Amino acid sequence: MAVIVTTDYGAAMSSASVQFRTLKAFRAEFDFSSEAICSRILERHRGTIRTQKPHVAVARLVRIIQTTLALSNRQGFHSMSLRELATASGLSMGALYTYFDSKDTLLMMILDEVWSAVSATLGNPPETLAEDPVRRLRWLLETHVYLTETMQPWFLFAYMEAKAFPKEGREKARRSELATESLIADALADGVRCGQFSVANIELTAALIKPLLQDWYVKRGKYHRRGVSPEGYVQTVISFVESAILLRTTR
Amino acid sequence: MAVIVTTDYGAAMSSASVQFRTLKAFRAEFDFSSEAICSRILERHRGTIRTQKPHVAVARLVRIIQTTLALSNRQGFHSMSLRELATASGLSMGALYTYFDSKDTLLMMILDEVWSAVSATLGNPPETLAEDPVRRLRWLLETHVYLTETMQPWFLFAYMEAKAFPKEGREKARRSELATESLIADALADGVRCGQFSVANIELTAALIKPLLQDWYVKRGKYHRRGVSPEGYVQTVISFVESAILLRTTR
DNA sequence: GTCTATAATCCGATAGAC
DNA sequence: GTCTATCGGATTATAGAC
Repeated sequence: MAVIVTTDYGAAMSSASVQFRTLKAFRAEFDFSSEAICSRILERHRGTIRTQKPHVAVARLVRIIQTTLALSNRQGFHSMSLRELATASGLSMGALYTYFDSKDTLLMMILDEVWSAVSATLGNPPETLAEDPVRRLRWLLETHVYLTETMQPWFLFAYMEAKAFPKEGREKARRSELATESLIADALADGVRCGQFSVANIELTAALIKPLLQDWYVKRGKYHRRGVSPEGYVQTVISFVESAILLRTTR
Repeated sequence: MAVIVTTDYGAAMSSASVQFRTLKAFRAEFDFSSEAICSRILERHRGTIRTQKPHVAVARLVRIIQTTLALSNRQGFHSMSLRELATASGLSMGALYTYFDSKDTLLMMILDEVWSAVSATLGNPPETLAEDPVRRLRWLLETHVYLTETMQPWFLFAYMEAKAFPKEGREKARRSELATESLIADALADGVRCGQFSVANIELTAALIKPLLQDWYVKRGKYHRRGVSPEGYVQTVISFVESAILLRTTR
């Protein structure tokens, strides 16, 4: 007798599916608004930023960096001139230089916040998930999507400019990327140990899951145009991945 | 009684797996050597290339374009100066301008060949696969991997510089990308019609398969470092995808 | 056909007025 | 603190010698 086993991962997108955390819940837990990030930048670079009043400095930083991300993500950071940045952000060339001492410093200001955000979120999974690889993997995937949704221009910037980093930055980028893959690989390995996953090559599988997460912020327009919500994407990816690795039993 | 169904897609990487086409077979069918591509470039740009002897022109083009790809993929096309290109390729600034009339023309020379290669290969699936969606999907995935393996620097270049295209180029890039996704979506739709696939959202699934294919040439070092061969990657991706969408029966 | 030398422009960064 | 004006250097592209 033949037992039909459908792999209808799309079903996870229906209302009958498992309930995941929402983007709203993520944002209630973490504040990654431009203002919050830019005040962290101000703290980190108090030495080089010459403006004294914090609220003025933060407001200017928000304008400068939002404009930088917008222009760079359209044409590349290197081909964005500081003249363009000045006029588009409504400041003068001279004013820009009270917030950074070189174009490379502006680059690193942005990148440092991206890596810091990754380790602040993905690096701290709830302890309650330590013994539950399936839910920990789900938590990793959803947290990654929600984080990159909230800071989309920042992550796209880091992804596209990665190759042009001034050497020390390139090394940091590689380590950050490998750290994320390791977190995924650890969850996979734990799942195999618990008898919940069936994965032949753990490293390679983790390496394949990564581009699924990156596509959300790299090709964001593609999904936005098709009306895919962050929550919908999370469920699609989780179902796609689980259908490939979950050890299933039929009744 | 419980019937265990493992989704051991990694098994496809063992010697007992289905036999796919090899990279060698692909290269026997299509000639995408630098020389072959550059003679097509010469034909296409006879108007602007001032060198008369074809074999001299092709040899120079190969040097110019290979150097352009190497430098651009490390630091970005825009930040590669024509002086750098001249010294690295062993030509003078003036000599470069006998092969293109502006830096943007050099950009478009490369991009046109990438898109032309995509439609010449993926656009012509064997007729024998018209009625076999499963094998047609496999053919699409493996052909994509083998093509991008053969022209890796070209595809990486097109991927990274896509955002900076001089407007008309950006539109072509979008159309080429959508065309590839449509080919995948068509195979998925046919498979659903034949009762071989179970896919809830065909467009979204095709959109998710794309980054799996792109990762092969975008993050090539990652896989090379881990000793993954093109054939191994093909089998991994095919198994990963099929385990997610195949309607399976157990004995 | 290829080279050297140079034109015209634009870049990042700074000095000094206010 | 911000602006205007400007510096030295690098860029794309071209002209003219060979």
